[in-house]
Amino acid sequence: MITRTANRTDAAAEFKTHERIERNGVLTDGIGLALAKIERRRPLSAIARKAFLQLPHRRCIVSKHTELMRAGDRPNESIFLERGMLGRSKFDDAGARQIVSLHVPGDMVDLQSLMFEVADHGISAETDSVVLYILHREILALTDCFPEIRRALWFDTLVDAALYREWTLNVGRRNAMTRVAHLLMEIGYRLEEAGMGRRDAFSFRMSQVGLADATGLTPVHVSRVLSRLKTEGILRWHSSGEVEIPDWDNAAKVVGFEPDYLHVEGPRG
Amino acid sequence: MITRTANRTDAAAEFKTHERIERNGVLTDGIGLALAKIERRRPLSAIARKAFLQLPHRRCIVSKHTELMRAGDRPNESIFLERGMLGRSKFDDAGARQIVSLHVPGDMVDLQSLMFEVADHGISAETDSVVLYILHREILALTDCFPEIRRALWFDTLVDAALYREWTLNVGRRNAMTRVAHLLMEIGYRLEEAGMGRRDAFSFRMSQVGLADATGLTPVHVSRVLSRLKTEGILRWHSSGEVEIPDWDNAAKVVGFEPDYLHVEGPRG
DNA sequence: CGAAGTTTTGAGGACCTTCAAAAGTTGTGG
DNA sequence: CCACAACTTTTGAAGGTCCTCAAAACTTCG
Repeated sequence: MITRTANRTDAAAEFKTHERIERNGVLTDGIGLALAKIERRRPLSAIARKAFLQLPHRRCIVSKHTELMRAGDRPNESIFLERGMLGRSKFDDAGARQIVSLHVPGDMVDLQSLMFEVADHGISAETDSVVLYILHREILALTDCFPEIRRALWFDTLVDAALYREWTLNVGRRNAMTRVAHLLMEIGYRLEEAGMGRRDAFSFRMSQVGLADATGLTPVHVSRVLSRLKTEGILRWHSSGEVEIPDWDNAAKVVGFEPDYLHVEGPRG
Repeated sequence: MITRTANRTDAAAEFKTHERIERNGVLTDGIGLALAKIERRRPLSAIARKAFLQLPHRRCIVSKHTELMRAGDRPNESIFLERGMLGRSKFDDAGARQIVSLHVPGDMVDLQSLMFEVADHGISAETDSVVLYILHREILALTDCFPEIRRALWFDTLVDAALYREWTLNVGRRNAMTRVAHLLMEIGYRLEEAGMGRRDAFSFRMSQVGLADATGLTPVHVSRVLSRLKTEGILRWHSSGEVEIPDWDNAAKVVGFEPDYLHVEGPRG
């Protein structure tokens, strides 16, 4: 269980501030991934898409365990995740950490505090990551100009809320085995949605300590649970960081994983 | 632990469809309470306020345990709570219920699924309650016309999300004693904010079974925990439903209750 | 190479659950 | 208004899941 540390955000290295990353004609930088996520739900108009892609931003490489935001901060920027994995976490009195959500590339991580003066939680890199910083005022300006973008971002924060609900169920009612497996299946599913691998074979480089913080367990117990999940053939997490779920449908049934709460179908109306 | 039942929503009695309730010149119906909540954060312009108060709605009296919405439903209305207490809940595979949030009068309970085609969770009355139903399209029309209302509602859903985060921490990292006490302190705090009592002396008529579902515990253990909280002088829950917290500051320290996550200060910018 | 972090394993124990039953409370129909 | 059913709360006993403490093996990094 990790306790609060004194790491400083400015340990983050900054580079290639405004460069776009393209592959086969598809933008695979953080903005492009976020746009793709939005447009999987509902395509934007050409003009809104263009405005979104022109969001000014700075890119940072951050190493694992870097704290990008801490409870009590007054951020004026949101974070878009381009590579790696971020965790959103809160601490109890005794300093025990609970990760309340994990984020995959393409996630617009801190729309949550777009309107909050003071952050009520922290955000830290669970693996080495690449993040984009975008000023709140730039995002709010976009939402003022483009109703479709406004709806898309509001929708996105509502999906985040749906994930929080599922996580509360996860830590509140599921036992350690299904809890850990459910979380890994969610991540696999979301990574596949984001085009970062297959849901039944993906890269997960977070430590078991992090996984323990995400599931409300201790690292010791997570280790035991993972070995049981392997012997029972539900999933394997190789030391390389690759997760394999040999029989997805069976695992989903055993674990009770139903992805409806991820709302991949997009907004209505 | 309650399992899914076949209760029907239409058991709800409907009455006094469009009547306003006023006391000492203050609107104390569901719309008025919701408006007050919004304006505690930031006042609206006179015209926006008037439009908000004219939201068409129908009022229903619902008895405790009535299911107002179930996972899988396709609601076209949101619920505003006028009296009583509602719970938002999800079920795991085995039918165990986890309440992921509780709602007090003045809460706009189902903005969460304003944009979702299919509900991923249920809403049920934890006590006898009075609720207002408002068509999604009426709310969305308001947000289209009034940027300030749009911001207020988006902000409100972000605060809901902040509550979810705290609840995940609560069930994930706190022990049974602090978990139960923390939840009751949150409710007291929110009831006082809503003008429905004092945070250290308020009415809480939910059953211990419901409290167990909200804390991820069993009713048996909740009963034991409540008796320990009483003997330790942290709080009393009388059989009448009245909760007393004799020394709020001490309780807050013991439990680790810090209300910053409730974001009573309102949106910035 | 040493330091720090991560994973694994073992032993013991605490917290919370399960099962069971009784007492108390609320609600309903005759 | 009473009788009875359903629900709620309390209490006890036993047990299991998960935690704590501890140490060793392993990995990563400066």
